[in-house]
Amino acid sequence: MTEKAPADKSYHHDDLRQKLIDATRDMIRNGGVEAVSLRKLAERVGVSRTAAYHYFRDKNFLLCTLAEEGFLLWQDTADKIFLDDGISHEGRYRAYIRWYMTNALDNAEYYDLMFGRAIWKQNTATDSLKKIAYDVFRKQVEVTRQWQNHGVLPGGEDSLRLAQVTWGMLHGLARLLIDGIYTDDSHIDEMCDCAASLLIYQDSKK
Amino acid sequence: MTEKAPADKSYHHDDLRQKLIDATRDMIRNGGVEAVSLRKLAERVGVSRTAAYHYFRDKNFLLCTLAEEGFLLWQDTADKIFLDDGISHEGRYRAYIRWYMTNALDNAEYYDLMFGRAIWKQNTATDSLKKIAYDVFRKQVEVTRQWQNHGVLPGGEDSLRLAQVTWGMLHGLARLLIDGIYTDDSHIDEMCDCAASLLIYQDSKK
DNA sequence: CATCGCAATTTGACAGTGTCAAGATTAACG
DNA sequence: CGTTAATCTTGACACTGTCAAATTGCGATG
Repeated sequence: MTEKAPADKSYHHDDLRQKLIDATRDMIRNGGVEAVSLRKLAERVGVSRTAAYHYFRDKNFLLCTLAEEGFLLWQDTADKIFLDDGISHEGRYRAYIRWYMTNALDNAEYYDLMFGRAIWKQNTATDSLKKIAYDVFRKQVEVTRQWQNHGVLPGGEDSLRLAQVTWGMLHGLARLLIDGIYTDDSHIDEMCDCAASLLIYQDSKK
Repeated sequence: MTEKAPADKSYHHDDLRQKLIDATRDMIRNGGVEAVSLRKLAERVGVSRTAAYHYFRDKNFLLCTLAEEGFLLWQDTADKIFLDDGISHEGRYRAYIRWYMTNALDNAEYYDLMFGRAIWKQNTATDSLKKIAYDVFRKQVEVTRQWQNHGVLPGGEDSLRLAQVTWGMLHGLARLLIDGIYTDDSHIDEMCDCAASLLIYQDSKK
């Protein structure tokens, strides 16, 4: 099963699938989803134009694979914040907001891939991608309910609705910055604080 | 200057520029920005592939022209809500939220054009488009300040920041629905209500 | 060991796309 | 009528994704 690494120009490559994924990730990171071209990808890996079609039915399928990867990482990182016992629940929520924004902006092109219309609009998302994306959102609803129980978010609202709307705010801010509509990204902290003030329930009592 | 409508196949057309704009608008409405192809557009108007280049330097330039048109309409409609003396300030804000969402969803592809990365990301927006878009946002900041003064929005926050964040929430919700990430669009009213509850300052006293 | 099968990869082709350069047509003006 | 400038077309180039068919080479089987 496990073969030794063959010479560079051999007909059969070592782990072409992984090489393709790695190269694609790189193309996304600098250049964005729109800069991903199967032909350039092939040339870069040193393989013919259509070689990737043996591992990925589509260009869309390839992108979904990478988005899935992104969601896995997302899940892990978010969980660490959700479960951090060192700080208060309100502190966790504020940390979550800051993490969301900085993470989205630091990995702007990846965020665009994961939450962009390229994948979701025409309902072309892979089943496995749909699954993990839905898992992430379900977790979000669950945590939202906990924050409601701890008085960080208003308890009167339906948790699902509240999760949708609070995520909406973070997503909206992220998108406005990522897409270049808000051009001033030097006041992100203030924006996070302002968002937190609006969302966090306790603030109204101060 | 004003000529009689020539026969269909004449070399010189009546008002090709306007015909191109109209046809493009139609292509955007059903099919979205990504369905706009200069060649299909030309075929549809009954003109050769590159005829449009005499009126629009780029495909990008053509899209910016249409986005500008959208912002003009946006400006008018928004103003009518802002200035409606018939209802309270809080009522106006709630109406604004509902208008924003239904308008965005009813004209999803147009919204995507106006606020999508296609135009804004690589900083390719026309100067005139930049101007009107900025005007719309400036007005938004101004109205936000008024709502703060009337106690609809929290007065402590910086108006610019608050306008950015509140718009962010509406934009985020709109995008999540338009891009097909939120697939259930049968509870938009509830989402609007939930958003209003979070944003409107008065609610915290109830 | 030879051979066959099958997976991995390539080559060729097709229909698209935006856009540049150069040529053809026509309207407007002196 | 002749010139000029605006308008529109034709040809070409470099891209793109993807299908079909041909090729290559490894592994198992006879």
